[in-house]
Amino acid sequence: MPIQLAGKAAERGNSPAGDHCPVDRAMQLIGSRSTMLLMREAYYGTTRFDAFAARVGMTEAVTAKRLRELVAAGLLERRPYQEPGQRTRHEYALTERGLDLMPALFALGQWGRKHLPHDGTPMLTHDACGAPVRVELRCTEGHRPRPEELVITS
Amino acid sequence: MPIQLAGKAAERGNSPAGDHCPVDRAMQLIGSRSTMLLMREAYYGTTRFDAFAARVGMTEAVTAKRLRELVAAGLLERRPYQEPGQRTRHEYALTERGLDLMPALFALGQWGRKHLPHDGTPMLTHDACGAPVRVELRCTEGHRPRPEELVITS
DNA sequence: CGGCATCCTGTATGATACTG
DNA sequence: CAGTATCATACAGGATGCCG
Repeated sequence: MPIQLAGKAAERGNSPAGDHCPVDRAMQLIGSRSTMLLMREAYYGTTRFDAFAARVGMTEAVTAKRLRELVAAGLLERRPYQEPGQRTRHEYALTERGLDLMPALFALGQWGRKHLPHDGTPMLTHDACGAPVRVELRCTEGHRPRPEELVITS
Repeated sequence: MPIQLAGKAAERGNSPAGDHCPVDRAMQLIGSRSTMLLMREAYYGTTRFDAFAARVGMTEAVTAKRLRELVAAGLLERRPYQEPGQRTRHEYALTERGLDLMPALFALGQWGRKHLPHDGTPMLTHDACGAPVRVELRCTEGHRPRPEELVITS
């Protein structure tokens, strides 16, 4: 049974042909599968090139290209570091901009966990209270609006 | 300045090479730009083929293909309907599964709005109280964990 | 209006081999 | 370990034209 949002949306004007909405821009920049998986790994705590490539299961070529893009886009930062007695290495660390993407990625995972077949996969937990963490729509007054209560405003 | 999540993540085992995490599956199914934009339109209230194609600015061929995929994946439902005196038409209506994806798409838009250049774009509002709606991470106890308070558990 | 078929280009990704 | 280079395949998406 299909569901309708509050219908005020339909009254808005057309999107311009060349679509410049934030969703579109974001998808063009970071919307590839490999990019998303690399970000997932970054949230998991991965920082080194080899670990990214191995965990995501991508070739080094793709890994290198996407990591370069993510650094260029400011979601990751490439920093040299040196362990005592070792040669200089580089790590890829999350920036604030990269961290801000976490809800989007996590929301996607939340959807997949609910609607697609999957193996047992890790959950996010709030360490302070031990409760599971989810992504949700919430208005600044703290309410959780039902779909029918949402309106799109210009 | 880079940011680290709680480090317990790094202790987990490798992801299998063929990655079956929900994020990956979701990206493979609905991760294309055109798919996301079509879903955005569905949330805006668009239901007819022509409106989808025009608003997203895609060719009919791509629109048809993606809509077919979205129906097959259960995010949209294709239903015949008839206006008085008109021939039978079809509309594409959101299913619950499709509606569940809204936080993910909205979170992506929220990120884009904050971190990418964009024109003035519509906002989501909670009709009951008039307050703007955002996507956020929240634990089931109602807290909003800071990034350092998040741990990944198996 | 609501599509489908065909051709074409660009990108995403894998496989493999090589370098500092 | 951290990549680069090259080749090959698959899919995304635009352009165009046809159909009921």
